[in-house]
Amino acid sequence: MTNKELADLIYPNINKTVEDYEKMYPKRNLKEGAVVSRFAPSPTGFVHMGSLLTTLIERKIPDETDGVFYLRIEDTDQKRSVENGIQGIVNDLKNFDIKIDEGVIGEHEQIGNYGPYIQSERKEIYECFAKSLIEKGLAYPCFCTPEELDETRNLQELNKERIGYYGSFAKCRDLSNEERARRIKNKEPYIIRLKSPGNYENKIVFNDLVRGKIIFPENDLDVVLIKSDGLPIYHFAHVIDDHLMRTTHVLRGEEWLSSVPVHVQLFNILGFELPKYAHLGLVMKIDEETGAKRKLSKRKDKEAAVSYYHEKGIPVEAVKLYLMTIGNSNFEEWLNQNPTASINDFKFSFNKMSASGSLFDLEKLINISRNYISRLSAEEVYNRALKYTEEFDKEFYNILKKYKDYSISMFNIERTIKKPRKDYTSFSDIKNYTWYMFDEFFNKEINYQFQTINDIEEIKKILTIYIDKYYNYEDDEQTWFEKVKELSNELGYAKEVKEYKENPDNYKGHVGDVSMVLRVALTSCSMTPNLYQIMKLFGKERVVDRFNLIINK
RNA sequence: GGCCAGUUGGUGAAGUGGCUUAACACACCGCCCUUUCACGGCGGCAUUCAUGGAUUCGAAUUCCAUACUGGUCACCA
Repeated sequence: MTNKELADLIYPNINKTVEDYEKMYPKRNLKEGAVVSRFAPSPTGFVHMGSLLTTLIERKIPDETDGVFYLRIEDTDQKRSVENGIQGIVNDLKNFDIKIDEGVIGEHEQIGNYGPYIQSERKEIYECFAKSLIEKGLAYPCFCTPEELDETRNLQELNKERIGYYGSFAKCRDLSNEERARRIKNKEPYIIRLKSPGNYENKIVFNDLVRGKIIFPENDLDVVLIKSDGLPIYHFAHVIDDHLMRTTHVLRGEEWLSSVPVHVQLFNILGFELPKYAHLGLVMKIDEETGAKRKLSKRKDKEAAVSYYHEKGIPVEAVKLYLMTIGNSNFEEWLNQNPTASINDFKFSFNKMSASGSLFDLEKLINISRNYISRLSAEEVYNRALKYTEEFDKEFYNILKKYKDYSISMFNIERTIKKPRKDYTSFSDIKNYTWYMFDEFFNKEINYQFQTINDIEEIKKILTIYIDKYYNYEDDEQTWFEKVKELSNELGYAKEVKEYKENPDNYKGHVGDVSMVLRVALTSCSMTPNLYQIMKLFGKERVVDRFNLIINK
């Protein structure tokens, strides 16, 4: 029985040839040096921080070279799929402003000429290539059961031999085609394996974009190509898809580095040109329980999913900025020199990429976020806070919406100066800093603590005299503060803190203590932005009203 | 265990044989500014680049060995 006959027996309905597919998916007509890259996740519903970093770069190089970035879904393992898992990924990319040129753009939507871009829809293509390998004697059906495979593995471990399906351990490798046909007709379950032409004693040289030259032993494992469910294993799908979709650059995590020999071999025997590879260091974290460094995990770490940042209201730009500081070591310095520039203006380079996995630093991300928000205009803060709260805090959303101009003025406090305030680390943080500015949230029950001056009669006296004698809404800031000083003086408090510190026995306290009474009476908080500006923002009536709440208590 | 990669302060890191008594940023700690907070300013925070050896007039930078960390060895990706 010939290999051709065997191939026909296994895949009787495959009529297309390898050449047909080559013609269907021709080399892309792009300018010299254009990069074609892709993001190829399983449809698990969410994007991991490490993947986002990879994706950022996968999007960036085509941007820099007039290339193409596409999204492919790798759903050859049913266990990894979740309902609407594709949409979740598409949404995450959309939230992070990562434009998809081609491929999957929705749960049931695809665009582009190199599709389908969902692997489960490409079954025939993989079968065609598998068939062609069988015909050439480079692949064969394997009837070993999982139990048998376990057995040989245990044996190999026991004898300290290299683990895997190779050489004499590859029991089905040298079956006759007649035997194979008989067992197939006998309905025995089987998978398709590569008949590896490699020799473990040989070395292959591989050039990685971030790691440089790496030398591996040649692959001699008869790896699985097609599983018993008829779908391909990652290695086979990767090689066929990235060739047919004409991918030029494959970026992926370091965990793939050890499968490179398999991939190189597959590209070779199929006669495909090897794409350029970049294996990125993993994003790590210190495990709280064990204290050991480990991969940031989707299951254990909430901060691993990029949707976490969307929900937290951390600006996507900040997340990207942070990721780029990990991605390219010279990025941060560049950003410091060009604080208002966009990531698009930065030129990415692989050799500025660190090969070692870096510990994820949420503190740093938050700092970047804080700085980013501080540079936004009051209108931008307002609009983005509105957008955020619309999705995650309806109550606050309605308030912001109701008091639009007021809110913008509020966001403008100490914002238009050269070194603006940096209160908010995220859009979810805003309410924590501003709630007392809204009567709807302000607590009229006065159960909060005053600071140094806490005798209620003294407080009432300060507020009463202030309203009656000193408070004038029209005052400019300097006059306003002069009056607070005069008020302090009248009641026996030092006009200057320094004076008080020099002769503490001469005074009841100092102007700061008096200001604090005004501050707390007005806001119920001891920490607020500039008090004068808050009073300006509130308007005379509300200032007096809030003071009266205490005076009349 | 085999194979592969990585190893510069608490963190991200610069550094490609002399300009390094190791840049910058985050965190931390002081001091200053200041009516609170935040901001800002100034200063501190690795005499040492995992360890040992070799090459060299000279090494964080080159070479070798060891150690440690991570990845991988599935009909998962």
